[in-house]
Amino acid sequence: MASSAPRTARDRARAELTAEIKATARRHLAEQGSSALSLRAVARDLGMVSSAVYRYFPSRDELLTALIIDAYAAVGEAAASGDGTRRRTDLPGRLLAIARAIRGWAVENPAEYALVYGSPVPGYQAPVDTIAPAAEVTLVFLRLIVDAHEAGRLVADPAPIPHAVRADLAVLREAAPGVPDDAILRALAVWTELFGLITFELFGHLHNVIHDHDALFDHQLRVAGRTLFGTASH
Amino acid sequence: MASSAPRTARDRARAELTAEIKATARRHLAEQGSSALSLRAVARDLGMVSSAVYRYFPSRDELLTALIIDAYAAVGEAAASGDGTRRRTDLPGRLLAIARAIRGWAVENPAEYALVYGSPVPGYQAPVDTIAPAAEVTLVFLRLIVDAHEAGRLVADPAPIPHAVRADLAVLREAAPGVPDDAILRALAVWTELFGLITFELFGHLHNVIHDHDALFDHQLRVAGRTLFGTASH
DNA sequence: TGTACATCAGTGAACGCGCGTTCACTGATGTAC
DNA sequence: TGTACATCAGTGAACGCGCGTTCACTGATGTAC
Repeated sequence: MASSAPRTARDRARAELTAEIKATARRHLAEQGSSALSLRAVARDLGMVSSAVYRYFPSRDELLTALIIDAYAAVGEAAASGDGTRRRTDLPGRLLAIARAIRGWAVENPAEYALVYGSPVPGYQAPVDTIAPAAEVTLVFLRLIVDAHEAGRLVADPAPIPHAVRADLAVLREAAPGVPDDAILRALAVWTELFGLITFELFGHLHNVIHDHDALFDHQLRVAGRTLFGTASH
Repeated sequence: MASSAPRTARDRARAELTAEIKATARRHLAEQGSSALSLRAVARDLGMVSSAVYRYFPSRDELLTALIIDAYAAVGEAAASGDGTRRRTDLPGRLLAIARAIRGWAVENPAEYALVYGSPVPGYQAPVDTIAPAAEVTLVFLRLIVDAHEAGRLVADPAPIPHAVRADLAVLREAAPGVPDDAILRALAVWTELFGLITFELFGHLHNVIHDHDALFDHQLRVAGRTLFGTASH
């Protein structure tokens, strides 16, 4: 993993099989859920003996960890490249593009979305390696907020913020330098709504209530964009 | 379940053991997660032989269904009794009380929250019996919205709503008669944020970011209340 | 370019384990007369 | 109140299954000289 390019035939074969194992595991995830993910079943699907998988992943949990890291990386990349499709100054457009990219990834990879944003896998303790990839997607969003602040486009809310809440914003303040607390909180509300909406959709809580999820999602995020950036001027 | 009161000793014993099995299963849920829930383990914990459990629940899935129904009923009751602690006209207070009750239940019963609001159990198809209990908590919230509308306290938003979104609001319009579409959508946004926040908290996505979840939750819901009902006058 | 040795991928058998569900049974509890 | 029969709870053995992980092994690939 640390080396840049595979050199020998053995290295190439190793990289390929590692990828194939993960791809098969991802497929099983979609069909059975994370706790049913079985090394033996993956091996069987690949036509190899179960013990051979241990040459690639030292345990079932390490395979799960690899899938989690991949999922976080994928959603982070999706968000970043969505962001990149809009002009830097088009703040509502960027918000919508980021949100759509996240949801698009989630809808196409529901099992991986559930793996990282659904119920925690029981008995599985996420190792430190997952922390940085998990933060990526949030950083994309916070960059947008910082840009908006620097462009003077963040709506101000004069309502008082309780001391206990202010005291707890240190981490977010550091990740979004200069952005005032009220805007950080409004951004967090939008972020929460975004994932809440995707979760409701994918986990079936809007079943038989909402049918055109695309339309609803877009609308709700446009409205959310207005609470952040004010009414668009175009 | 259909009969009102247990009459014979046998009936009483049956009701008690049914409750004990569910209680033990709930405990296992908390420790292992839903897909690891095992009839044998539950039976072992109760000092009975595994096949005896089949006198009470015809299969593992039926036991899961019973737990799901209980969980929905519990969160619905919590919300309703939270609502009941405030004067009917105190709309922001009722919103806060309902939200706190839901979150309180979730924090105290994280495994059951995950069971119903987390990743769907793979391979488990929720039977129709779960639909009505699942709706309860939402109905409590919608009653609040209807009351607010009838009291003329809902903030109006003149922004246009796309046709595709309007067309999809039939179910919600029926559950909240008279409430205009823009308010329904704002209510849905608040509802989404509420569950998104609880999910973020319980599933660890605010780990090392937010510490005083009580304070943040209260504040965010007060702000959300203002978007629904306008600024409180007291 | 050729040889000797080290590294590595994959095999196949085995370990000990737990699971859901079925079935014929025993004995206790409830019901009808 | 007493008896005969039906209902039900719980037992214990068995079915067939899949799991994660270990280990000694074979044979292919890579490396150093």
